[in-house]
Amino acid sequence: MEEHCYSFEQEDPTSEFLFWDQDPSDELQLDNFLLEDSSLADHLFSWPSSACQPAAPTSPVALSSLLDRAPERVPGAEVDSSPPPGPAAPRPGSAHRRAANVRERKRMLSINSAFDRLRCHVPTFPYEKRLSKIDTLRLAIAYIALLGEILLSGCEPKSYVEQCLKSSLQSHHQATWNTSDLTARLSWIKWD
DNA sequence: TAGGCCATCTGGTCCT
DNA sequence: AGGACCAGATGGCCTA
Repeated sequence: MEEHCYSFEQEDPTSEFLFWDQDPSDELQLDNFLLEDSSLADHLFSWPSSACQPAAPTSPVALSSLLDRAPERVPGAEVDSSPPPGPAAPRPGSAHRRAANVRERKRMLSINSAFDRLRCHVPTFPYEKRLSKIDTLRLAIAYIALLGEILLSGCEPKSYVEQCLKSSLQSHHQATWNTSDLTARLSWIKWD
């Protein structure tokens, strides 16, 4: 978990960090965000920072080159010429093994693309570098907990978060969502 | 240079 | 039987 040190002089006037500064109708959108498919969510709470940039090659050409590339042996990986144990175990380098490797790469690519989509829906610092997978999951868990609390409270999101941040500073209040990761990012949001 | 993060390969297990 | 899923091992890249 990397530390983030940001100067408070460093202000970003763009609207992307005014994340509660929305139309009154956005309460409905908040519901939709929690309930609907991500196709709608894509348009609501996106965080177009560097943390949201896909890192893996996403173009069809790059993708296909990844999937079509010749199988490479991992240097240092076990090289065993003895027959594999059990009748079902394919030999390393066999057609079955190569096909399984391609499927595995495809599977990992789909997981990574899901992470990329998730990164677009969690709050991040301005110019924050791409979140790691584990950070993305932790932040998403905390963020979902916060959104749930807001829904249950019935309060206006902006004032609710402000109040929570204030009380957490004063009384070390520990809500489910109140991780240092999320509160630090929420503190960065300009409300005016 | 050490540590974190990641992609990839691999073999085992589970599921259809 | 074949594919999906999972975890371990390994090496590369990047950053403090």
